[in-house]
Amino acid sequence: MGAPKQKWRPEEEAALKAGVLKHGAGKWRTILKDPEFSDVLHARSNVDLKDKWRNMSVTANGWGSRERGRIVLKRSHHARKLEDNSMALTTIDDNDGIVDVKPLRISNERITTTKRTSTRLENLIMEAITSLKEPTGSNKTAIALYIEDQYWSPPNFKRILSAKLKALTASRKLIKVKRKYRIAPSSFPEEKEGGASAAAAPLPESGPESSREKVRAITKAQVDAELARIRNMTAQEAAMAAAQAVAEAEAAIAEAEAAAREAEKAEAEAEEAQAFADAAMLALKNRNAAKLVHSLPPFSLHAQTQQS
DNA sequence: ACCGAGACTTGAGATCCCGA
DNA sequence: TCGGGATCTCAAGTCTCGGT
Repeated sequence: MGAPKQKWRPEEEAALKAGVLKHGAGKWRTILKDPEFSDVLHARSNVDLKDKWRNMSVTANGWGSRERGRIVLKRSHHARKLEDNSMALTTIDDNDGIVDVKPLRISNERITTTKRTSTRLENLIMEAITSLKEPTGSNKTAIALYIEDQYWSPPNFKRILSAKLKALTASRKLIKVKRKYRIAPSSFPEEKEGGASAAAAPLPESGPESSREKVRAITKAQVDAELARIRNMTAQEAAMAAAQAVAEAEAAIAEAEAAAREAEKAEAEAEEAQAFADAAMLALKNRNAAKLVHSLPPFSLHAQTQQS
């Protein structure tokens, strides 16, 4: 492109909003000529205004900017991963009828071929752990064997699996206790095309009131109201709303961090409990062995020590 | 084997441009 | 003025490589 990109400044956006409010969308040249806005928008053409308004409208409709996507993800560990771009945002009208299905793109759910492979492996790991049904979790070898047995594995599969298990543990989708991996309660399987992990960990919530549904199902009335509200904002109101959104996001991040600390604490306690149980088992075994030794006739004990 | 740094890749969003 | 395509920018993920 010939001209360098000129990013829109907040005051330009505010002027555009105010101009649309005053003259209506589509009256781009009129807005540009209006002395009230021409100072701020002197560097913009009518087409620029049109493009920006289009972009802002898309953002306001919910499948928008990177920042929004990022905040959404930070706000909820339950943010759904998308397996492909076809995931739909279903808007529901007041009669509960589906009126529109649009592609929803969440920016931080970056869908790449490599990531798709990675996501599939994640699903397979979840499936393996679920299918193995080991009460204390499954170790890496068992998981690898299951996947190799049920599916297919590349030559460097062990290495890939190790890395993935580590990543999943770090992201708290899995809990690692004594080299065994369990699915974290807060983790749930991704929506996927093949359904290989359909039998993976149970969903933390189910039914129409789940948070997942709340995220995805937005009524048309809500969308319209939100859009109208945004369009009618003055520059000051827009600035205040932005500040509030930032504050909300920060609060949500703090909440998530607190939850992560809780999880770490719980994990440590689980490990401690496991260690205690192991020690108790060992003590019990030793006691039983001692009892057995004492119950043996002296010559048998002698024979045993001779043998050993 | 593990870790960290830097290069590379990828796709979504933002902006520019053109033809109807 | 509008719709849609082209291009650029950015952020996040992956890969590679050298050091420990």
